[in-house]
Amino acid sequence: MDLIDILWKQDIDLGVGREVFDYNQRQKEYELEKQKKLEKEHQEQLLKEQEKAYYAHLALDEETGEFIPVQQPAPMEAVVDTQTVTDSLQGKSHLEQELSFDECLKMLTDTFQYEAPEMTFQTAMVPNTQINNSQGFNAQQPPIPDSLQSTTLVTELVQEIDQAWEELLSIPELQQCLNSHIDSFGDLSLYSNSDSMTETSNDYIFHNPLLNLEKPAEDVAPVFPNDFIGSFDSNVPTVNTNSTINIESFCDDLFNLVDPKVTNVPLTTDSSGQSFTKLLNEPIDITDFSSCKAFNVNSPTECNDSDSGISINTSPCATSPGQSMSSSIYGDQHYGYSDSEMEDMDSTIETVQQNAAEKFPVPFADDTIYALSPLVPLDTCFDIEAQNPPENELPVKPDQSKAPFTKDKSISRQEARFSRDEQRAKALKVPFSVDKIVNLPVDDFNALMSKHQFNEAQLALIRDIRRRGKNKVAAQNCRKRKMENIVELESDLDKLKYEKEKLLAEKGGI
DNA sequence: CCGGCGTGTCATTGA
DNA sequence: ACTCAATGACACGCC
Repeated sequence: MDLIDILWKQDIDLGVGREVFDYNQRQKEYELEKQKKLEKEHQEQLLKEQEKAYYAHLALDEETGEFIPVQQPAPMEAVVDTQTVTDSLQGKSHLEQELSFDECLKMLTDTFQYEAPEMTFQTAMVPNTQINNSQGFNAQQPPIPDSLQSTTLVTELVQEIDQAWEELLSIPELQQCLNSHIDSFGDLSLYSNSDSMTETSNDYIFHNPLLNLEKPAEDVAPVFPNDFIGSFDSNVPTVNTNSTINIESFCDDLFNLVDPKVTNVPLTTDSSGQSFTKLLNEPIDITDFSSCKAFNVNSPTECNDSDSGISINTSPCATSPGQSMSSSIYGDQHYGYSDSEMEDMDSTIETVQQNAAEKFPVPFADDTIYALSPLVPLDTCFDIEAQNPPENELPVKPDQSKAPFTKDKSISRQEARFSRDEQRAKALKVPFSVDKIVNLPVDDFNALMSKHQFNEAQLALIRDIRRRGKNKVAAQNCRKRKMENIVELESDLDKLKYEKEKLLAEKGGI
């Protein structure tokens, strides 16, 4: 303090008022702050209790997704035998008696407004009623008495959950969202300021809109089916990937979401319940959704191309999520490939594409996957594309009613073929189009080749593309000629038959 | 499930 | 020796 005094007397600006250096004053401020904090916590706890009380009285309407008051709590109380539940509910029932519905609602609204600034998502878009529902998901459920456990109830619950998932996943828009999300996984920098290379599968869970839907966690705003489509796009860039998910609470919340009556339903002891809980407790990767029909795209077996010399490993679409898009699976790592290896890779891609088209008929119609797939670098500019922007690069609107595979098959196949070679060319950054490679006269082609410096893989690829392209045309011409020959021969045959008959007639006439 | 058909590709051959 | 077109044979997917 002496030193402070000396400095102060010398009129040295210490940047703060002198009272800052007063220990007693600081002590007072600290205690004040502490007291405020305690009050705040107390208030929060009180509000949480009130929420619990409120939602203990509500049941989720599975059709509308709304919470409705439970009709007859009395018989359940008769079933509940121990004090474990009643004790925990006593405070609630006390509150329930004191608070009207409107009061509860108002309180919840206040609660939400209080917590709103902490929300990561754009919660302002979410109607209050839904937000109130979300608070119910956060509410901690009281312990579940063993006496309430019922095998049939759990089985039904699991079935209902499965059905709900299937219904959710069957929504085309949602699928598109999810899939674009999956594809966008290649560039996590869009969503996260954290080091995307170190993203774990658990972190990725947070990118999954469905899981966000299921888990309106503490620092993540709730996203609901109603406003999911609209909110997701705008919300994605603000997802906080630094957050982590507690899988345990995720399971509980999932149950709660599906059926708030879970307070009366056993969770674990039944075998099916166990398996479901176990399933949910396991680390969830996005590829796990391949087990769902609608998510069966880019499954590991399909993407895992062991012959291609590419290490796709277990997370096919996340081959190298943090790496730049310019380093595709065909890219720099693939130098020294053999053509047959490329073929294997092609079949893999084709399989994935077809699968995607099947599973995501609307958003992935035809070749759209090429534009969306993280496997394909999009930064390569093609001459042919510059001249004629290909259809497959155009975004397909989700509400397009056009059914997939309505194209002429031959055209579709031809496009697929060129797309494959284009994929290869793109992957190896060949600076001109397949069309040019194939159709240019030898001199022009050689001149073009001499203009650029290619590595061995690029040269081999260009040679192969040219050979295949030319041979393809040659085969087409050959078959055409073959058919023409057949037609000609048949025509000759008819002529000769006619002449034979004519000669026979002349002979007979003579 | 089988067979026909269309298509792409490879290997071979001859110019 | 090399390139290229033609063609037989095969594989694959679709119907």
